[in-house]
Amino acid sequence: MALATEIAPRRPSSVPLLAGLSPLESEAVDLFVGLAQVVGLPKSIGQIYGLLYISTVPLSLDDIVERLDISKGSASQGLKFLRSTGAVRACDDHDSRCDHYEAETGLRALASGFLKEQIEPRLESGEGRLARLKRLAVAAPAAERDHVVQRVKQLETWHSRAAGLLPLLIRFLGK
Amino acid sequence: MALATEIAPRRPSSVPLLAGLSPLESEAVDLFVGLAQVVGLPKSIGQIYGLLYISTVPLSLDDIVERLDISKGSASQGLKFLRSTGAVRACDDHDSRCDHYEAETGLRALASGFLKEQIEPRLESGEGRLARLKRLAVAAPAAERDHVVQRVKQLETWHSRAAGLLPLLIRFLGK
DNA sequence: GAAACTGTTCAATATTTTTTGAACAGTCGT
DNA sequence: ACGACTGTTCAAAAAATATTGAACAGTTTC
Repeated sequence: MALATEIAPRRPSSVPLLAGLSPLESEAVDLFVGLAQVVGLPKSIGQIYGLLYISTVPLSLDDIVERLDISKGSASQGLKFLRSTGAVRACDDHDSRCDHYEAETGLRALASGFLKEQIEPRLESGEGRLARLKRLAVAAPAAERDHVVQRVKQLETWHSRAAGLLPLLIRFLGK
Repeated sequence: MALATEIAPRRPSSVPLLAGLSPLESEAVDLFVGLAQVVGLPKSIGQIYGLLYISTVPLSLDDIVERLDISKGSASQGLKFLRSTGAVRACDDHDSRCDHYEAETGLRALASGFLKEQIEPRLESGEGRLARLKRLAVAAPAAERDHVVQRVKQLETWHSRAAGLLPLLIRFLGK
C-alpha cells in the first residue's frame, strides 16, 4: 500500500505566511486588543479581528492559529463570534478546502452588528426589569411611595433615551 | 475609671435602617448591577449606586456595608469610584460625624462623568497608538504599503468619528 | 493624649472569565 | 469505507478581576 502519493503532504502551500507577526501586524493587533477591552470583549477576539483587519489577504483558521499563536478552540470561538456580529466574512476561496476570512471594515456595519447583538438584548430585558420595579414601587409604603415612583419614572425616561439613541448612533457612524 | 458614660454606645441611632434589602430595593439594586455589567463595572459598584439611587435618604458607608452585606473595603473603593465620576455626592450631614452619600440622578451628569473618565483617556492613548501604526505602515514593503496605509487612514477616520461622537452623546442624553 | 470612630489601602483570597487541548462530528478524495 | 483534514464543543486549567479583611492613618471626644 505504499503508493508514491501516500506521503505527499497538502500543507506547504506556496507562501508559508511566516508564523509570528511583523511589527506592523503586532501594532495593529495590539490596537484592536485595546479596543476589544474597551467594549468588554476578550483579548483573543481583538487579536483575531486586528490581524484580519490589517492583513492583505484572507486568512484561514489555521493561519490565524499559527500567526497569533493561540489555540484552535479560541480561534474557532472568536471567529464564530466575529461572524455572528458581522465583523468578519467568510470569503469562499475555490483553491482551498478550508474557509478563509476577511474583516468587514465598514464602521457602520461593525457598530450596528455590535449594538444589535450586545446592547439591544440588554435593553429589552431591561424593559421587563423596569416593569417589575414599577409594580413594587407603586406598592411601597406611603412614606416612600412618591420618591420611589418618581425614581422609577426617571429610569423609564433613561430607558427610552437609550432606545432612541441606538438608531441615531448607527446613523452617525454610518458614513 | 468605670464612668457611667463609658459604655454609652453611639451606634443605635433612632432608625436602625434594617439590614438586608426590601424587595423594592433588591430589585433596584439588581437592575443597576446589570447596568454595571453592561458598561464593564464591578458588581459592587452597581449595588452601591442602585441602593443610593432608590434610597429616600442619604446613606453612610456603614449603612451601605450593612444593607448590602459587602466589605468595608469594597464599599470604600466603590464610593471612591462613584464620587470620582460624579455619580455620587457626599452631602454634609451636620448631625453625624460620618459622611453620607446620595446618588446623582441626572443622566447627563452621569453619562458625561463616565465618558470623560472611562472613554476619553482611551481615545487619547489611541491617538499615540495610531501614530505609531501609521509610521510602520508607510515603511511597509511596497507590496503591502498601499493596503495598510489605506487601512490606517480608515482607522483615523474611525478615531475622529468617535471623538466627535462624545460631545454629541452628552448633548443627546442631557435633557 | 487615650479611646472610640471613620475611612483608606493593599496583600491575600475568592470569583469570574478566558483559554486550552483533546475528543468528536462532518467532508472530501480515493 | 478508510484515512486525512477541517472545524466545533466543552470540561479542565490558566489568567484576569473583584472582594475581603486586617492593618493603618486621620479625626473627634472627653
